[in-house]
Amino acid sequence: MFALADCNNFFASCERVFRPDLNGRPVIVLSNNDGCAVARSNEAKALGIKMGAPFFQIKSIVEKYNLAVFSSNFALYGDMSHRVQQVLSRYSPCVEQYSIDEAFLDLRGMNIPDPDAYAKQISAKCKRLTAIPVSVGIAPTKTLAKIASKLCKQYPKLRGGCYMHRPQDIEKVLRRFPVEDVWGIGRRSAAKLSSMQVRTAWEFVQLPETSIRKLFALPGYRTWLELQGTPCIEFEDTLEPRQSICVSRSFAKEITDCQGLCEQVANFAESTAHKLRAQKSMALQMAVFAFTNRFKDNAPQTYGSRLVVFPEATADHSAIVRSAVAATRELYRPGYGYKKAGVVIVKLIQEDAAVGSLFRDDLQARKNERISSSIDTLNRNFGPGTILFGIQGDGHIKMSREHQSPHYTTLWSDIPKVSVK
DNA sequence: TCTGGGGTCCTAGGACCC
DNA sequence: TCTGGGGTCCTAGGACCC
Repeated sequence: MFALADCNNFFASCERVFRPDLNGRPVIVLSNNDGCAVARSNEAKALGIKMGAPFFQIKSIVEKYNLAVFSSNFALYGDMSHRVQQVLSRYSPCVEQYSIDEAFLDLRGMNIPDPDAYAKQISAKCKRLTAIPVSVGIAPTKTLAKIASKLCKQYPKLRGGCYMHRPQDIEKVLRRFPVEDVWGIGRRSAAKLSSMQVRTAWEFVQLPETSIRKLFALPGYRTWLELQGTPCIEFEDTLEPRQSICVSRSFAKEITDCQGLCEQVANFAESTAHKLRAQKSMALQMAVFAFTNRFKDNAPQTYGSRLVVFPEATADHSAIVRSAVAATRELYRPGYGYKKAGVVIVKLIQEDAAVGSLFRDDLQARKNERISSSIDTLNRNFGPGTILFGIQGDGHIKMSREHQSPHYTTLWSDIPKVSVK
């Protein structure tokens, strides 16, 4: 058996923990740059606000129904996620953090006399210790556990926990479960299924194996098996280092000057370097990109990107920032309003597997490493952005965040920022 | 006026090897 | 008319997830 613990309306719930006055009032949380609604309380969902709805399109509803609106506050959500994680780890030795608001628990080999009570207990404990409402589904496969947890949200009577295992119960649920809501069935597959008159998870399961293999390949075949109770999606509780790291943002106002664009890209590059070092990896390649506002039909459009191949694997802040800025200068074209840019580092290797170049300057490399680790230490101990490269400007990404809540749980003391050339 | 960000896996096809 | 047979590796693009 596997459990899936899924935090309800996670970002909205996090905001409410520190604003209990908002209970009962519709709440939405916006994506970066205050672009789209990415989390909605039940009340907001009931008003018809869709996932990903552009904020400017729903402003009339927001005003009419007195919605509470928040800019995204990932410092808060990450910390709350960690707290939920701590609680979950009491209930299984093997926890797979699947996303910021979901985790699988491996219950195989555990002696749990009453799994339904167990699910409800996990949910109640999370609520009590973190104030976040969590839906816990327990079932023979991960895909079925996902469905079981969705049932908790649909039926409050389940009190946050649902154990689904008898074939006749599973059939009953699948017969009513829309196939497009199944984990692993995305937009494209759903459209294909719809044209075949397949509407429910049960109808999907009834398709013959050969057509599943042909139409949906391996991932679809796995989903098909999982829905029938055969586990075939691995449980992954070991945290593998990322294979790529991307930092990109849209800007509040389009950027037209090269220096302004370089400042923003330098900030993205510094951030990728930080994440790279945190997982003890080094990068062999980096791509930098920037483009104009694709929604503006009447403005000239451009998309520029450059690939940087490092002479040897690096995790050096200054090398990454410097190369990113050089790449930006190359791709920049005057006369355009850049709306979004980003940095992606790829071909990552673990630092202990790095092979030095025959021609490397070891003394300089050691100096750079000391600088980089000092930057890490300062920013870790005194807060992000404590020390910056000159090219990063004031260290802020030019985003709209008009509705941001305080970093309630991760406040940094107000230490003056230092800039170095 | 205003439209997010960050990942993974799989597959087909090309390049290359002997 | 007839033009080998097997591999591996890499890449781009598609599909999916939250």
